[in-house]
Amino acid sequence: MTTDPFHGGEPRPTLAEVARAAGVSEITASRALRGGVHVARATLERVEAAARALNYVPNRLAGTLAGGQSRQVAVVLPSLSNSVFADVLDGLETHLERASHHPILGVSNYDPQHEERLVADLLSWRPAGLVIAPAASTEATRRMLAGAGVPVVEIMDIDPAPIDMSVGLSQRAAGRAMAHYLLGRGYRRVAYVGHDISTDPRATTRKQGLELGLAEAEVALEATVILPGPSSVPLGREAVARLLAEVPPGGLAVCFSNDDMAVGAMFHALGAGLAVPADLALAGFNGLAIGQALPLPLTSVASHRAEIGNLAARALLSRLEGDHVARVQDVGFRLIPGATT
Amino acid sequence: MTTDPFHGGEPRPTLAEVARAAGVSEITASRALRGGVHVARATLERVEAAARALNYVPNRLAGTLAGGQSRQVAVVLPSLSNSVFADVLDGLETHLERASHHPILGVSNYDPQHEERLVADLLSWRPAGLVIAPAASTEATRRMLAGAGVPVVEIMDIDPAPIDMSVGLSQRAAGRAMAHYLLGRGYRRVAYVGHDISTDPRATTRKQGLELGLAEAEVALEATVILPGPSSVPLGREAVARLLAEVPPGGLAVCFSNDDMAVGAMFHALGAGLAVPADLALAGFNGLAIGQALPLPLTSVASHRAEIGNLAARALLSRLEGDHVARVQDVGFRLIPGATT
DNA sequence: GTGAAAGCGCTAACAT
DNA sequence: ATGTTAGCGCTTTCAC
Repeated sequence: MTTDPFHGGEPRPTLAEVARAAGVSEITASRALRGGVHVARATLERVEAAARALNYVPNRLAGTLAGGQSRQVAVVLPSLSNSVFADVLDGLETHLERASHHPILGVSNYDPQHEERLVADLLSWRPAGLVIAPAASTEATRRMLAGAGVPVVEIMDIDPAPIDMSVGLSQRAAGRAMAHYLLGRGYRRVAYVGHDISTDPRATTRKQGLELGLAEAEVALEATVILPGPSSVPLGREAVARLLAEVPPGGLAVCFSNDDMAVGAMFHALGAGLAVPADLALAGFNGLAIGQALPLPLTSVASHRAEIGNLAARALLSRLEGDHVARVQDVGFRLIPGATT
Repeated sequence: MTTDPFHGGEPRPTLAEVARAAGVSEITASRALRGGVHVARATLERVEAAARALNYVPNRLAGTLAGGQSRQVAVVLPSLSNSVFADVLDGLETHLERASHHPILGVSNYDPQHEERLVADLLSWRPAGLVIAPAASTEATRRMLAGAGVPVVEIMDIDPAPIDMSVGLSQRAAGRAMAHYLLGRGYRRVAYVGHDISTDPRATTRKQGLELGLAEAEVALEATVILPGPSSVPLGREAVARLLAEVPPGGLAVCFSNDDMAVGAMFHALGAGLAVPADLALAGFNGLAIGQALPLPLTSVASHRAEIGNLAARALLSRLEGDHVARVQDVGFRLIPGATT
């Protein structure tokens, strides 16, 4: 009969107990433990010793409620299975942590209603700020964000007007750049293959940019295959097989919604004995490591994901310091001409 | 001269204002907004209307401090660039959210000191519980976890004795199973290729299991190549190139620290014209989608990552409900015999 | 440099 | 079914 590990044991010591142990008032203990300005050297050391002895862990709920800035930052992402957002989160977390801030996470799964609930929930923790890679946000969500009373950073796409600040790249320009690149390489037959982008605003914008760029040379997409479900390597593999059942290869360039999908297509080509790029040219998006490690490096667009995370965190923290921060920060993109086109 | 979006505007309405607007006392408003047990139907509706009209968002810091259970769960992961942990986090978040709980995230980068700071920081938010995929944790970290006063779930490996609960698989058994499989396929020449596992306790344990299993047939690793840095596709590609500079191919089976590394090796083989598995047999770990989408499906060990996240969340939540929960939950693993061995 | 008083916004406990 | 009182653990005044 063992004690429940989390029910047994002493209750956590409070600041009052630390203060008593150190023979000072609560407020002096408080000051000592937060940098110790306006505290005598000797007092500071006594308080620190007492805290250590008691294994004191401050209660930040109380601290924040009493007037401090929260050191939590709400982060709302549409997905984690897409490594792009894992990278962004990684960059965010790293940078926040350096300032002793921590992300509270919500994943919307590209569902606007879900996102709305999430934002409301996370805001109830009174975070110091909020970072969001929006799904197709509802009006209510936008209102909450606008009235949040804390800095809000929208990330990934800088095309829409920001509610407060935005950090990312022009998804439209990225799509257009890919069109120009393919046209420049002489391709006139272009198809699009994607996951279900109806709920993914950035993939949608990229596709529009692509079609825009093609239209400037009076080229239209020859075919479009869109499969339901989140993007993945297997999905790309399946989708390109479907495409090739519709249109013949040979000087055909296929743009994918992202690199995962394109890598799947590459695997299909290897398995089906199709020559890349002669029979089938492939272009992805994001510039993931895996695409670059293929025997034929994948043509793609590098999207500086970690930098977006870093910059978003920095923008947020700077604003909290009272500094002026640009409303829109464009991290740009870089077209990676690979061997698959 | 615009107003700072997060400084301007009214201060957020409090429960007291909602109560006043609805013409009831604070506590009645509180009860109404939390399910409305012991509240008259009419009262409930008035309070709800007032809250909506005022755009009321409850302050959970205050709520939790006053006596509620926190609905935050601390999550400490060693990495996010490894998709395994992104999957676990995804599973965790999904399940926590269904119970209106949210993860506060910390990433340790496999650094024990960093992990220690992280645990202390996260605990100061008085989370309802903590989930951790441990790095090589320090004694101090273990003490903090043991004395946290809330449920703690250690995930991924169930071999070490849990501080409180653990959910995962036996990494040692998984390594051993791979050894037996390769021996069963007739391989007698086996090499190991990994990222720097000195800080990755689970990869280390898997390698031990592998060597253990091989030793049972009196086979020893013929070579070991370990490259610094986190595991990745490009790193695997480079590492296997180094290996082949040391030992000749031909009936050689190579075990990788995980699938990313193995996929890199596959790409190397494709580029170098090596026949897989005749010249070079490849085995990974985790059973990632990408390995299974290769033209030759990768031999690997499926590790049920999302399930680990789900189960960890469920274990935590059940414990919070007061239910009895098994200290150790083994989700097992499944050897995937691919075409690369 | 230190302390006393007041209160952050909410909920448990005990009324009624 | 509703209200009153008392605090959660801390920090912000304002005093000395």
